[in-house]
Amino acid sequence: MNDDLRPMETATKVAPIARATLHDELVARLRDLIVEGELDPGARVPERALCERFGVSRTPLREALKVLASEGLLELLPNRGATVARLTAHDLDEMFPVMGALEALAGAFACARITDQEVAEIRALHYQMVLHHMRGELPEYFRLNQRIHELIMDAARNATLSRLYRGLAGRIRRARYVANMSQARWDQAVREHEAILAALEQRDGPALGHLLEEHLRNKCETVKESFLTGPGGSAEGAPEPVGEEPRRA
Amino acid sequence: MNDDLRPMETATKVAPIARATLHDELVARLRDLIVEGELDPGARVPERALCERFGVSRTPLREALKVLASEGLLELLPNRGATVARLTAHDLDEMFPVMGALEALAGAFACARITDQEVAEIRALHYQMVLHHMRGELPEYFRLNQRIHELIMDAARNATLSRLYRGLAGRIRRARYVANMSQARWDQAVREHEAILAALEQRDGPALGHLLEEHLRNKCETVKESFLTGPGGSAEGAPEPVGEEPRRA
DNA sequence: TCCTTGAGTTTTGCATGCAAAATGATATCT
DNA sequence: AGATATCATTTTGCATGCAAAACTCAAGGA
Repeated sequence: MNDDLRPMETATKVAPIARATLHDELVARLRDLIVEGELDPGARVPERALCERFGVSRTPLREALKVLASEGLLELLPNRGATVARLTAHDLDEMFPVMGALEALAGAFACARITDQEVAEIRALHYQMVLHHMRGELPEYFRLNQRIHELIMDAARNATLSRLYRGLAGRIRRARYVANMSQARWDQAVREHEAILAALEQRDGPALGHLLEEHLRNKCETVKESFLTGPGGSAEGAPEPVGEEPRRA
Repeated sequence: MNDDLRPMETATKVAPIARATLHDELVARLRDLIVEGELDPGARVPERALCERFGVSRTPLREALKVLASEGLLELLPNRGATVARLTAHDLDEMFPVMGALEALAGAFACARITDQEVAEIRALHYQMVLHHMRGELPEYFRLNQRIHELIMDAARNATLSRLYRGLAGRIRRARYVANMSQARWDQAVREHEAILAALEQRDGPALGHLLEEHLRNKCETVKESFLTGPGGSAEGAPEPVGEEPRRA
């Protein structure tokens, strides 16, 4: 598990935007660690261990931690280091409407700007996704689902919009990984996606906007359900956080 | 104007959220420098000079620069330091619709959650603002205008929404400072604010949402107009980005 | 028993040092 | 003269060092 950060002279100019600096690379890697769930919510993020893991000194790592904290992925307590930010049900209640508004806007823009080819690609992914739904393959379904939403976002041709959306999506992606939705909700989600695809094919911006907003509202409920029953253990009655707290008294 | 960063033992616990760390304080100060227009867009941000100015070493300052870059206020070029991000007309075209969507959402939420007292406060500020409009006092008008929008945002009771909105608003505030709008546009803006206040008083969320969106769309035009003729010094005749680029070669 | 207390260890925040890259200036060639 | 090449200076990126704060844990007192 020796990561290859050392040879930075191998900044292969081949990749157009090869990350040139250590802290940029660290931001990306740490973000993945957090988003992909390798670091548990609420867990301490010890500088020393991560420095050894990545083979860098504390300076660039700390710079990366500051950035991730400003993105809301980490919490930084003065003199007490960083912890992985925990999402509460309240956080989700706040974030989903915002994501809904952003995605609705993206849908409206996308209808005005998307190419036939892009619609075709989304259609293809959609039917692939439907297939996974029929087979009950949840992880594959999730992956295509996410990709479709990303493509709609991209079709809006608005980098600012994309950045904000991705920021929020990243924060809840971990929660969505554990989302074991019921069959009924899953069926409903697929039906909503049918309607979304139809609106997109007809370039009906307003309709697509509303569909995406509604779709996300339902997804919020889904995530919240599997959120209170799933990860942190059953709902303790308190609007408590996701992960388990390793705080000893 | 010697800044008082040294005595950090004076972390007066009196202030509820007294900034405890140097880099947090630096982020706030630098953000002000940029947003308030003390640092010109496109200008280099030399670490050394700022270190001396604030009386700190490079480590916390660089951490602050990374954070501000991730907020979009600075651009960080590898091995070439930081420059104040410049806004192009294209950037404004991207940002304003997003702000419109966010503010529309805030309006809808605010109508559901705002208290009579808060509405009264906004009403008071509104009439004060109208007074400044009649007197042609643009800076005072701007200040109250901004405050009203902030209060509506606050009334939405959604911290996530507020954070994203403030991030965008901060990036264009500098542009708004130089916005010398025409009398016609100014009059129109005040009329829109009348309608906004009315919708708020009637708790008509959908209407308020649309009004805020339309209001922001017009503001975008205003800013863009005074943007292409004004700030970078129209002297150079380049209708391109804001400032002029000191790139040779 | 439970709470306080205090020394030892670990961790954090910041300053400083050093090598590589970039910048600027001067000399050389066509 | 204009353009290019070479060297000195400045600036950036990262590593290291050190003092202060926090954590650990065991001993003592109510």
